[in-house]
Amino acid sequence: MLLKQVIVDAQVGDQPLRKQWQEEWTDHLSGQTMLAATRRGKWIVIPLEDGSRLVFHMGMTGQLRVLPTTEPIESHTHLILRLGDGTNQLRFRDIRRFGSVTVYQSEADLQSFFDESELGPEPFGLTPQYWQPRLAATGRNLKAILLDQRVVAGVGNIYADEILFEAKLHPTRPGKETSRSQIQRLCEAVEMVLTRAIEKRGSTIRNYVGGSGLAGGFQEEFNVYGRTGNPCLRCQAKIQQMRLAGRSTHFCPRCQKRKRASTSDQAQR
DNA sequence: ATAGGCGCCTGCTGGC
DNA sequence: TGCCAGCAGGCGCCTA
Repeated sequence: MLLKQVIVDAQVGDQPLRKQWQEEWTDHLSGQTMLAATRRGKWIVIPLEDGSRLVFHMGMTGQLRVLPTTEPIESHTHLILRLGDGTNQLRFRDIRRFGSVTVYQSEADLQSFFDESELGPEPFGLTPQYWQPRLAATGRNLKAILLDQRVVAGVGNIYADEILFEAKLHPTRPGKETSRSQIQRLCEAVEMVLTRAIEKRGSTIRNYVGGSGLAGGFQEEFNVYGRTGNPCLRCQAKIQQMRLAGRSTHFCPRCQKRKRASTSDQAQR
């Protein structure tokens, strides 16, 4: 839908997002062709034909949608790009304004931004060899580690909880107390959960929709997130909730053991 | 250096 | 029935 589309012009809303819109971006975007839609961590990257990059972050409530020009403009719409097909617009809407829109002049500029924020690797194809030293080096708990975009890019609160359930690891377990077999499970769970979530087009809690307006479906497969007090689908124990790393954290007290691994099962130093 | 805590922002929910 | 505190969380910033 977006591929090879020309941006006719850009219309920007009044309310500020996380990153301030630069006036020159409005002119810059006019006439540019969007070459693709890619992703890096939680950032959506649209390369433009002159080498610049249009970059979105959805924050909590961001929606990036292609809609017919005739569709009424909803409240909290912050950017409208008229498209060259004459009938559609790319619209960015974000109720809570935790999201952002940025234009980088080149791929190198975008890379500099990622470098400065120390953005970690993509969550796919990581090996236990990647995880082991990073876990062994810190006493931080696994929940905080998974949420840290410097360690791995793209994991948010929902998926951190689901990953830890899948890996049968307690969210409060310190990174350095993670055994070799536990690291293996964590490694597999990250890839498993995120792959499945993408297949299901993400998670719709209240009203999230994807680019084509479809709701996600992964929320139907939640094992722990939002299931506080309900029976674990694996062992029937009551799912518990706690505050961790400043976020609500959901886990099964029976499937996700808190106790330290036996000495013989410790990660190698 | 590291980690914890807070504020931003809006809409929904539950308790009184 | 209406009101309002509490909660949801990605991330930048501040502090200890």
